[in-house]
Amino acid sequence: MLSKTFQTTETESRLYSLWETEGSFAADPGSPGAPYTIMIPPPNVTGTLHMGHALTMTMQDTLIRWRRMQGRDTLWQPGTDHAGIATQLVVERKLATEGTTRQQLGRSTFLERVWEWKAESGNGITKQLRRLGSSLDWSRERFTMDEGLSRSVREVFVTLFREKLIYRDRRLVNWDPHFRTAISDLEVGNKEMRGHLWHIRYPVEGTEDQFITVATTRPETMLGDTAVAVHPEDERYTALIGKSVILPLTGRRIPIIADTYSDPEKGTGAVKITPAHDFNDFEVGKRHALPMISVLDEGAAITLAEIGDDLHAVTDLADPAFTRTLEGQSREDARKAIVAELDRLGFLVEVEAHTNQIPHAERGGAVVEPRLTTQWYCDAATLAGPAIEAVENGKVTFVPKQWENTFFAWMRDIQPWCISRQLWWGHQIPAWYAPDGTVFVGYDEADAQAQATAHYGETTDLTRDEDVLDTWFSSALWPFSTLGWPDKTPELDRYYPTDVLVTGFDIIFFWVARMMMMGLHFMKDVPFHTVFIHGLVRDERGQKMSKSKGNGIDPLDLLDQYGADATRFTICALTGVGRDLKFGPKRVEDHRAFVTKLWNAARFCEMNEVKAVPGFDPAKAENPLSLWIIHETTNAVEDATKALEAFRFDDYAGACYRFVWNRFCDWYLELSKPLFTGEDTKVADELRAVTAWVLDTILRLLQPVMPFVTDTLWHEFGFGPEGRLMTAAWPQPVTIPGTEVAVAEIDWLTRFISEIRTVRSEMNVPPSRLAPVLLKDASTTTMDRAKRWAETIGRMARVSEVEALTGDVPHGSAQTVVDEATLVLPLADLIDLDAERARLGKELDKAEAEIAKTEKKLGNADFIARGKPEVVGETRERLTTQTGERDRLKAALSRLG
RNA sequence: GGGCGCAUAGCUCAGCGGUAGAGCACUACCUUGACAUGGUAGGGGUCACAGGUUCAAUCCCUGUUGCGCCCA
Repeated sequence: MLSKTFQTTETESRLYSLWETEGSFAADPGSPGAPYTIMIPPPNVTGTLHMGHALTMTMQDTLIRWRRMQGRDTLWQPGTDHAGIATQLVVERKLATEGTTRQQLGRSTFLERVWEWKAESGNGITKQLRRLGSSLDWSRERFTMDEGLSRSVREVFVTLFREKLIYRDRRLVNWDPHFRTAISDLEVGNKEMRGHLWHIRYPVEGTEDQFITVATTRPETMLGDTAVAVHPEDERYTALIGKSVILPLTGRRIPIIADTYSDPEKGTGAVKITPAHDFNDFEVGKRHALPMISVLDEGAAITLAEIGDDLHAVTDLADPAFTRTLEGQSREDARKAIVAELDRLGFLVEVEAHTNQIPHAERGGAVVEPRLTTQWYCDAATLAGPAIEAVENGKVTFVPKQWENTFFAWMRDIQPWCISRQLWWGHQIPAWYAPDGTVFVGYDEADAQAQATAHYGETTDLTRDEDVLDTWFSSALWPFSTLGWPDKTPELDRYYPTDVLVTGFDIIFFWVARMMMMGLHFMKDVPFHTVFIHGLVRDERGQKMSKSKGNGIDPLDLLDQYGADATRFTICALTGVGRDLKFGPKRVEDHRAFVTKLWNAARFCEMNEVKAVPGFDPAKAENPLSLWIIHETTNAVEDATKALEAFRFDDYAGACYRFVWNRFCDWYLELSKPLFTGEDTKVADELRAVTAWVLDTILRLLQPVMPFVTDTLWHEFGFGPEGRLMTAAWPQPVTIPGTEVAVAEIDWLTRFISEIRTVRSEMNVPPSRLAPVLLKDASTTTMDRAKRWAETIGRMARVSEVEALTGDVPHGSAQTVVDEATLVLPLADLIDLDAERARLGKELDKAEAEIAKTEKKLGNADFIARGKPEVVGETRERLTTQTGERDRLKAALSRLG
């Protein structure tokens, strides 16, 4: 016996471990099925499950479970990434509580501590993914820092270096002064902030009273100025081009140059150029071969290391003593001090309020400092070419398609990818330096040493590069490194290229693009054929969920409270195409009702002795109700399959919902009730078998999205062993000749019942009051149907008997129209004649309005002449139906007198 | 500044060149032997605005307004 309600928590943990221990999630390279592969976007090893994960994993699991039922050899590859900064930060914080630092421990001890941390506290998210029901092949779980994947990373690095697609370069990089490392352009976000535009006079060399006034948002960087730029066509400054100014505070002489970068409309039209601290200035500096002077250190404090020897005392302009006090001051303090000094000396002309875009590190939030350093770069532009081509020629398709534009826009203007990070946790760059600075890149130290020995003709002391690679560098290899590359494994052969990549748009550049670049370069093939981009999860008001706003929803709470099935179903149901989801507990609560409905419907079936009938063939069914529900089931199977094929998770959920609730429960089970208990045991037996078959199909259809409740019921009804629904076959459409007649009959029956219900409800006939229904002008078909379904009609429409009307319509009857027949409900004592007149009048008005619309259309000669013939035909038919109904309503109304 | 997306019932959203839909909310009635996390019935929309194409536009095109996102 099924319990009164479905017990989520207990069932979920039991079933999940059953699935996992039985190996039901595992891919089977030896199986005959065609492979179907999805690579999980590896979550951070430090991460915890958030709604974004719940969304993307639900979709991926739904796809995987569906394809598995279709007989595909599914591989859903699990794993985590090592999350360089995030993980290092977690462990460093822990060290801080112990009163130590990574520097005190040293590199190797620190790394041991990170691995310890990972063993103890990492991978929390993989447990949480299990709670969601994710059918990942855990036997193949990988980690970006494990030995195999690290080997892939080394292989790729060495190869690309030898191909000159990885190189060292000294250029400006986005620098996080808090973590003291280079970061990616993609990890920098601009925030609009209120600041100032300081107008500063720079005295022109060799004049007493000539100045050029520059406007700057960053006065503290003026210590590193190496030019003043004006627009070549700006007449105010033409005469000054080629002259020099004496830089206040340092007394250095710098040129006034002409460059179109300077915008005459902005500020004073003259800008200071600090190539080592601004990306635009860097370009100007390169164009004019200007020196590039760094005046900020790795913590973004002032350093005079590069200008200390070049400070000149100039009366009332530059006092080296003052300037030396700036050493070691933070950007912010130095700015204040410099502005005050300039003001004191009379070089500060104006301070203007100004809002500007300040770059912030997305992780940690520090203000990012452009900084001139030597880093390792990957030639992304070269690697991007084949990736762009793959999308252009359709080898990779984005769903929805418009994301291809976003992809193209970024890829066609791709910048060199800075891949080195000044961290300890990550893949240490396999590069060794000789004392003279020559770099040797190799698979390991011995390899590098051999190269060095060959180069120098003798052994040389080598020092390994301290830096590690960007975490995304290893993630970019994920689709093939997880399958054993660089070895030629059977898995690599079978599962690469994978089928679909599922992710949010925010990760197209970070990950999708880079997987395509690396996949095409090393595997000579795309890593996946389809990229399905879904929306982001927002709160109920449409706001982005964030820790600071406190509007986040913990998916684990939802799983606890409503169960995994309801949570997953809600996610699918709310997913529009290319649209963000507004999500909240209320939404899950609403959709949980569907799980409950399914459970209760199953209980009803159980009470009526519905159980699995081995070998049952739906094509042998004869009863119209059987044929109708088989037909409806087939529609649902087709709709659900089509929806999943198109990544329309909302349509899939909707198709299942409508079929189960509005067809199966609302009509089929209700219509079946009298037959289950009726005298005709042959009919009852057939219906029980059909019901079992439909229920089986429902459970199969819903398994991908609601794996727990469906498996539970499937087993309970004897369809198969516990835990095995997930490997049962996906349902196929069933077509039975002659079904149309049955469908027409049941369709008529439902309209007939609904019509009577409406009249009764509108005439306020109490449900307790049974009434006869008399049929006027009914065809023999209708009379036959009415007789055949008399008991059901009686029960569902509160009808005592259904008979042909003989003689006149009794006085005080309610009337309504179904097709050719007029239904008469003699309820003389209950019917308020005025009310009935009003009701019929309203119906008549509606009918007239419809007719008017149809007639207008048919009255248009152009429509008749140029409209599609089938549409014109349909419209004519509609008019016939409408006028027929109108006439019968009119007649009914006139009979009321 | 460049690009993209959205605007349909009170709310959340489907839809589509040919009769405007769902869920929730709302109203009335119903404890009928699966389910009150339910059942039955009902009300509710100038499909943002203005043009255009078409026999026909909520749908296609152009523009406007409002909102959101991405890039610089």
